[in-house]
Amino acid sequence: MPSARDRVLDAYETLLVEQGPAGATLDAVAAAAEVSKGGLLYHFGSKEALAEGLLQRLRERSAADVEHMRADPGGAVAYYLQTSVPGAASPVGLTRTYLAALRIADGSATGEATRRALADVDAQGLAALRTEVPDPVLSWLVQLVGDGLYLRTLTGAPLTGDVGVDALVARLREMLISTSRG
Amino acid sequence: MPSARDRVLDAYETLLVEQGPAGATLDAVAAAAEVSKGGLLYHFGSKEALAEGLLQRLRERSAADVEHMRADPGGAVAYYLQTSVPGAASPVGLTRTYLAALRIADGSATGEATRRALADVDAQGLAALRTEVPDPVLSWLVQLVGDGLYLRTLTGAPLTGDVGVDALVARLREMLISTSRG
DNA sequence: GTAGCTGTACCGTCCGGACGGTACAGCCAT
DNA sequence: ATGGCTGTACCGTCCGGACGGTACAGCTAC
Repeated sequence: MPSARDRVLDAYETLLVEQGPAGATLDAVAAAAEVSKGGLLYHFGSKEALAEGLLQRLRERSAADVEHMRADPGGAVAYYLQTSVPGAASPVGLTRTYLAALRIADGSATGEATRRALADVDAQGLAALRTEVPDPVLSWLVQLVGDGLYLRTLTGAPLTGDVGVDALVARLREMLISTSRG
Repeated sequence: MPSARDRVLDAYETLLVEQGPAGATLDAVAAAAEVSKGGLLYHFGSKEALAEGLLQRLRERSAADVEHMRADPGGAVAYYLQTSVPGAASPVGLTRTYLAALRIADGSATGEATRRALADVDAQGLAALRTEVPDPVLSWLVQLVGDGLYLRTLTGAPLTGDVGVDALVARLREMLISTSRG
């Protein structure tokens, strides 16, 4: 059993992803984490502090994910795209945390901080991609494709058509090779 | 001055995009539309009916947008990507409505209907792209890039780096040509 | 005279947050 | 070794406020 604090963050993420901000009330989070409301507020003194805890986890996992990208034997591109596809979670759980944070990236004060944190994650990811794909246009393109896969996860829609991510990765790899040759 | 009904939907969209679902209260929507709360409830009998009105507008604008894609002299790909970039609204206002709908695509009952409507829009857009890009992998890739741009708009982040959408469209066009030749 | 609103007053519910209280583990001086 | 103190972890309850929604009495342009 993970610590209560981690269980609270897990439950917060789950509720944000599955029900949106409206469903992620303190009561609901506490119930899902099998913690009393008082216990939740012991760890996170307010809803804003809870969101800040999520952002902290996001930053930690982003740093860990970048390490995985650089170290992956299949390359950063394949790692990035494959961990962006719905259902396939990244080894450090970044995908889930990222999607949860997206749900609270609204116009509020915490939303502002959230958007900044998400922008940092994006920038770090792009930088990691550029070590494999130096061309700025191509690396950006790869990242946008991954982001598009994220968006599909956000809407909960299954992948369009019958084309898999593997085919996408393969095609992109061809492009990268032909570009580096040209 | 547009009709009160349209102004209400405009205000609803604006509040959803700029402040998220939490900011789009009936009171706030009525105030932003310069309509009394009673007047809002005259047109939309409940918050759910208001959301349904947004989805209806989404479907109408999606159909109109597909027409623009097919008719655009620059091609469907360029039209799709350029109307996906933050700031550049599509001529029929689909981008704004799409982003607003994304904000209410949560786990609720209306969220379910919203996700279905968004999936329909995506499917129609992909079908339109395929008239210009028959290759299923490539057309999907183009759509994912556009979706990635959408996501950037959602987080409110400026475009990463100093590479413009024009460069992206140009590069994609090269890929499409080289593929059709090969 | 009626469709299309405005404006106000109000209700029930739910949520965030504050608060007081409980259980218990560890530690340390005597 | 034990009594007392401290900090950690958590529980249960209550309150103020906001939100969705209802009801209704007007006004006014066509």
